[in-house]
Amino acid sequence: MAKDETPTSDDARPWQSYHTVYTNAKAGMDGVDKEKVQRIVYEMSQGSKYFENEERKEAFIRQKIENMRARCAKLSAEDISHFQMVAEKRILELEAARNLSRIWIHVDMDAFYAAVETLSNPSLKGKPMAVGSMSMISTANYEARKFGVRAAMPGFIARKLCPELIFAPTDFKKYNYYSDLTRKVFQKYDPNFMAASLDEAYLDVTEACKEKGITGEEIAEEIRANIFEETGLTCSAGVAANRLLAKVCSDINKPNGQFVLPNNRVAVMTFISSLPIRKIGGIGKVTEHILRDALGINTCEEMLQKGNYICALFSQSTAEFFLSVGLGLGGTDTPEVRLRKSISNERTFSATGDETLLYRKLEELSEMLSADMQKEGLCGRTLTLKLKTVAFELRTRAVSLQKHICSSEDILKHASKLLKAEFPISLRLIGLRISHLNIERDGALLDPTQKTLTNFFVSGDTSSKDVDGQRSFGLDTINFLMNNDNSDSFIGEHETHHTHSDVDDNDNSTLSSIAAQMEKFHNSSSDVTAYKVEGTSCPNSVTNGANFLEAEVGSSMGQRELFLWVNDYKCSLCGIEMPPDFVEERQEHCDFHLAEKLQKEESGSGFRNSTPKHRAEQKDQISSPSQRKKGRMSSKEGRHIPIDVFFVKSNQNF
DNA sequence: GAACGAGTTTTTC
DNA sequence: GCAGCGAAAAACTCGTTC
Repeated sequence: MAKDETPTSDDARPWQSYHTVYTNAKAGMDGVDKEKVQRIVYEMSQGSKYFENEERKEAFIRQKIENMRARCAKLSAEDISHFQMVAEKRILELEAARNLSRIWIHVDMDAFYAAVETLSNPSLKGKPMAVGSMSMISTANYEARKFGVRAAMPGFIARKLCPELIFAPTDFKKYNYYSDLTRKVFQKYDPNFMAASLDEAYLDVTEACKEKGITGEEIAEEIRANIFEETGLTCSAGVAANRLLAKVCSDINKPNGQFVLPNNRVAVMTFISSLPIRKIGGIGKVTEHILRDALGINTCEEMLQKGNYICALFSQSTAEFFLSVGLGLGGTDTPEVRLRKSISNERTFSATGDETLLYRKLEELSEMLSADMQKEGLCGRTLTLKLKTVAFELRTRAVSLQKHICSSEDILKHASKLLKAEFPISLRLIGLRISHLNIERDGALLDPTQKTLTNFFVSGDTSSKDVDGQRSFGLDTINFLMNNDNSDSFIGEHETHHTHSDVDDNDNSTLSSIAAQMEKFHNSSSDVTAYKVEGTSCPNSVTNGANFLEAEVGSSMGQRELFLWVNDYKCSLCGIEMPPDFVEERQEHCDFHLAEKLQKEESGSGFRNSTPKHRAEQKDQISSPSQRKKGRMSSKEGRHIPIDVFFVKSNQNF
């Protein structure tokens, strides 16, 4: 169809209603003929199974939107007035918490993968190129973006848009190398910088500015110059009072540029007022669609104007996020170390229903996942099988195990069971994910048989041993001991039960120190015996508890009950009597008290496993329920705002 | 009501 | 010449159990 024709409906230009992500404004795509891109994407997709599935998803979202509109229409004047008050109150509270004292920089490498490829192959310079394959593109350089080619676009569509497009295969070894170089630069300006991905990072340069006596703008220039010097690559930067704004700012003068948003309220509000909501990290295609079509919200400012409807329709946490966006608020703290929650892999292949072939795929994935886990020293307890059918429908099937696993044999064994239950099925993708991870901070592999507290309650199994086949003290044990400041008691070896939260803040030196103190205590004599389970030697022997107070491990010092076998016979905590030769029973009994204690701790103080620094941070975060929520959100820079919450109420109507 | 498991959805590059 | 749309992580829901 000629460009100057003026059709009157979607029937004439059906691609207009096909919502792809490819027309979303991205750096370097300002001059792109979006309609042309949309038409080509539509034409190449139309009639495919993928397309049909996209239409199904789209229809579902439209249904949700209709539902929300209906609910809006049903709101009485009283309701609207009520929610207006709720919104105003919340806005005032958020406003009161505004922090303009920090200077954050978001650094984003320009077309990173493509730039690295060009660096190693200068003949690519000036030519449209993309990193990826015919099925999917990871990133495209700026020459390619002029044609509408962009990340997450299938290669065959990209080639249609730009027949001259050169493809380079992904090479993560190279990208990691250059990423490390950039991180060394970041480190100089903020030792606690937050890496968002290989090519992005957030830096709190407040202190660096003070030390150097220069502005955020000057620091950003310095960082960018340093990165170029170290890598030969350009990057862009955004400077603002919080991470959310800094991220938006870094995109403004891309590539090889920067934008500074002054740390004052007027500047922030002016900046945010006309900003399209899609520019905000965490607001994606679906959220944009819903806010626009259900509430007529297109800009951040409108989040505030429609605050009453936002409060009426969305869950509290989502409403709060949207109102924060309207105020230009974002994370200003340096979040505590975030440990990963899951690890996964998935592979797409030519659709098949051949069971032997599918099992083989599963075997490959199990081996890959196991290798990845062992590289990072992870074990997990929940295995999730992800399947994508020939019709692009997604299914997940999960199983939670009694033990943590990491071997490919274990993964395959359980994954096979899950897959078997789905046969007959024709698939184009299989994925495996392990969650409920058991993480040790120094990266060493934990004993895969060590169990979580939950497992303990479920199974009562006490058979775990360390890699040397010896029983060992886990960090839960240490925490337990920390919490029992009992200089007179003697505590022997016992079963270990780990939960990842229990190990959060124990570093090597701390643990060594604790172990040394335990050793000392172990060597001191006592007339009572506790936790006598097996007579194997252990490097983490128990030491005098008095010194534990000095250790940098979180503990609730208020609780100092004694746990021991009085006269080697009677439990000091509950009075139950158990002869010394009831080894297994005593083990289970000890574990019960340990678990009970840990559970109390878990539900009680949040400071249990924190270093003093983290305790202080956590204290700030938990000062109110709303702040708790905010803290959690800020730790991710609001990057991920699941849409589920939109439907908290509306779901009930389906 | 808290905790947990299973499943789904969203976002990002 | 033809067909053809990824991978990883997290957050949140609902339902169940205790």
